[in-house]
Amino acid sequence: MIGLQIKAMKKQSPNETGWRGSSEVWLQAASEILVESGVENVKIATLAKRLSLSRTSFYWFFNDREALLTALMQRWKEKNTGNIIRQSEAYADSLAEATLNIFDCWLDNGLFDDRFEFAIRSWSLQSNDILAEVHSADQLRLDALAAMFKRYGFNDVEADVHARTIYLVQIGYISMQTQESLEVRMQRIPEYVKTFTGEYPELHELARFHFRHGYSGP
Amino acid sequence: MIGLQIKAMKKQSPNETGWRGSSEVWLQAASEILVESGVENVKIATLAKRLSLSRTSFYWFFNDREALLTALMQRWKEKNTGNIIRQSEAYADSLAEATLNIFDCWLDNGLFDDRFEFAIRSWSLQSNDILAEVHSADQLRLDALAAMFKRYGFNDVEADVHARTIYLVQIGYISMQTQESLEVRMQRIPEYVKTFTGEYPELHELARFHFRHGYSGP
DNA sequence: ATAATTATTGACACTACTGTACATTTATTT
DNA sequence: AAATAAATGTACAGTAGTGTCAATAATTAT
Repeated sequence: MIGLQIKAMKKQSPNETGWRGSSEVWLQAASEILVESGVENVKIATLAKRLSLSRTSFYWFFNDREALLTALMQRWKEKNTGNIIRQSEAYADSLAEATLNIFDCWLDNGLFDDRFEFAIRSWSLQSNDILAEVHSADQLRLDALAAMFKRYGFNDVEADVHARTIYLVQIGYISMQTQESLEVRMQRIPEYVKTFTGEYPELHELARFHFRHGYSGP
Repeated sequence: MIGLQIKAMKKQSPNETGWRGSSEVWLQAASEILVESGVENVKIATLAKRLSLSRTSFYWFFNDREALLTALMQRWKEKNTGNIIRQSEAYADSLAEATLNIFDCWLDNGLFDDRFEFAIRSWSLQSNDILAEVHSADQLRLDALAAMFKRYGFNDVEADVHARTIYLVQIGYISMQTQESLEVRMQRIPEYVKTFTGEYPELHELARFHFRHGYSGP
């Protein structure tokens, strides 16, 4: 009985140990605040309050606030850019399907975290180090997308502009911080595919896309 | 001789008076800092230093920091949204030309200040009031653009998606904070027009566009 | 030239953070 | 159950910002 309880507690906390704090816990809280209200609100006092931990306890896990922010940046790099590139290289029978593979990122928070993305980009206004990271990520992503269009016969300028269009529309969306239902977003998908590639997706391609995202609309 | 000097001083300062400070001067400095490094760096001490004025002198013109930020917000509203709407309603012989009219905003800082735009959007992560203003501006702009596409025979969904594409690509650009030469940007223009509207611009339309922006390339 | 108005200033009090030192408590290992 | 390692908390010092006030100076009006 006691054993069971201990196991349950273990599962609740992200720690494997019985300690309440850990660098992961602080990092997670920091990440939440970052996304909700920007870096300047990632304050150790606020995190401590949220975690019901002592403020100074933070310093056992991180040297200082700066170290926490660095870890946060690292987290973003690992997640968002990698998946766009992977999706741009995924198997596809047509350009429309390849485009839908990219769209997966925008609909699946596990592949691409748009609020995190926005928070990082806002941060980049204040810090040249962050700005450099953002620029480097943009370049990697745009290159991967342009390569995709080239595989479907686009020339350099066409591939560049189409890569930019598909990417920037999404970055723009993120910057708008809109919250729209899956249905509303799904209704625009075919038209976006047409605009970005020149061709509408096939019905079966669309059906596969809907299925992946648990959408059962028209 | 003395009279001349006084006149010269008058011209230098945005004030008509002989005083060094004024609400405009503080607002201008605030606007510069906002654009360079974000709201959280709009600090009265920093502005004072930049203006070579005492920090406390600020309080003669504004009740508090909050009042300054409100004025800053007001400034943005007046500038950026108005001009997009105006450009969307400008005379055009074709959809391609209408699109180029919109592009004027992205190339002419007098019509649309992209760094200001980015700073405001970053700010909106920290403040729900600002977010509401941004959302309202986005809506107005998107509506104006959709209306433009409808005038050229697009149906509702098509106009909506095309309005979003043309607008969001630009918002995305702003979010990338890239600094590219006029030449590099001009080279992509025809391809963008094609992507956004389905048709390349006529040579004379492009020539007119180049002329407006002082570009004398190929 | 002088009074009235408008602007500018330094000294002060206050608040909200960051980070350090050290004692204490809690978990893990032996 | 003792020893050790990990984590926490209290108290303190420092810094950077906001905003108030009364004194003073510069400008403008009479």
